[in-house]
Amino acid sequence: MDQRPANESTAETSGGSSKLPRPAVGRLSLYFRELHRLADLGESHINSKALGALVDVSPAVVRRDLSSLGTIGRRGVGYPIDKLTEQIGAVLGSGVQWQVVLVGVGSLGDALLRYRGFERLGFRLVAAFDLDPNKIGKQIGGVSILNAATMTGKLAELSPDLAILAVPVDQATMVASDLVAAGISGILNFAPITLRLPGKTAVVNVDLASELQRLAFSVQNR
Amino acid sequence: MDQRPANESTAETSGGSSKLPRPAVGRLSLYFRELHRLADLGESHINSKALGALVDVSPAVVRRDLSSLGTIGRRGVGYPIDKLTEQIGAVLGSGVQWQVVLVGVGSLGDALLRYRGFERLGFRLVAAFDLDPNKIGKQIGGVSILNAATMTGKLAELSPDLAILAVPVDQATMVASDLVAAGISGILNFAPITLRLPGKTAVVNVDLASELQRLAFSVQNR
DNA sequence: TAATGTGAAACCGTTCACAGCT
DNA sequence: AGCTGTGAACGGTTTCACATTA
Repeated sequence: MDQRPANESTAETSGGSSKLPRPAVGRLSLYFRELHRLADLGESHINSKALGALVDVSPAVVRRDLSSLGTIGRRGVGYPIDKLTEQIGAVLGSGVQWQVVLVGVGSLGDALLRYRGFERLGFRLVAAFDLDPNKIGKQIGGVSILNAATMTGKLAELSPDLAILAVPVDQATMVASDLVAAGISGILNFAPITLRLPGKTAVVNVDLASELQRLAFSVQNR
Repeated sequence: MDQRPANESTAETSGGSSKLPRPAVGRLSLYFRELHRLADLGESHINSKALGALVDVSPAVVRRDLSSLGTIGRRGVGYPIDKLTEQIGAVLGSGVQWQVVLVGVGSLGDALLRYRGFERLGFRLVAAFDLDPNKIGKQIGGVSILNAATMTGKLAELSPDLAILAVPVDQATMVASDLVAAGISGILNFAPITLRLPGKTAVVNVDLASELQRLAFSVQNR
């Protein structure tokens, strides 16, 4: 039985190497984002209080997160932005080029293909798949749309690391199985269904309706 | 300073009425989803073990979540699906009609307007706003796109509860402030930036790049 | 008999507070 | 003087295990 918070699961309980609290991973991602902004502004250092303020997190949490990275800030000064960015990037897996495919070029898939913001983090969309003949052969955001019927073969050629799943619910499980069979390591799932997959595939779920529901809940219980 | 997990914050620490562990809210949303599916399949009851399996959560967690709802399952039998669905719906705020506006009709905004799956949960998209003259006046997914320049006035007419923010990063803070000024209670924010807002507005962030980064992390530390 | 509901223990993650660097 | 790094206290969730009830 799996005890991880819903919306963030790995099919195999990790023998992982990290001493990192899981919520910290999400925060690192946010620090990373802000650090880039700060670098663009020409800043060279930042302290836990200021960084925390940018991300709406307490300074203590920032320090804990960064120190558990083995990162070295300088007492009395703060953290050097360049080093810190590099460290966090390494932990999060930027620096590696991740090969990513997208399956399902509906309106959401379309939006994801156009979304600039993956590349900067080391994600390279190498192909998209759909069944619609009107879409096959076209390009969106520089990515070619291939015939989903030929997906297995193409995946064997490309051997991508990750997949973004943006197909209708009723096809999601099926397509996900194909992806796993083709050796995908991780799936970003936008279909509102819990994928139950064999083996070791990591899954992160993004359920747009659920997010809106969480928002409504927090408003209702304000 | 704000201590909530990133990506899920309320601008004012709630004097909320709920005895519900926060992580439970997300799970309730998932149970809700599965319960609808089960109802469609004609099932009448389900037990904690089976429901947990559908959502990848332990039976003990399911029971805790449901009992903290005050819900009554029957020992030896399980939970009646209809009653349970109703209860969870009430807690999550389905049953109320939430009036929602969307700001920013780029490709993501477009996809969100076409997304069927909000209505069923009680969310009604009542208007969209954009600055692009080519879009203004058109309809997408049955929702009219209005001139963003007139937003404040329109919001005063419509007085929506929630807003979906799908504008470019550099406009996000600005637009969010306008929304808050217009009395919006909650914002679902797709812009990759931490909104720092005055007052009591609830914010839920969805950062697509971050999600992909979390996926990469869990793959890398498999 | 089967499955809920729930004390009590175990387990994280966060917060506090301060010693230790620079 | 200022800010990091971290032991120790704290608080909230999850897990365990079982008494309870249909």
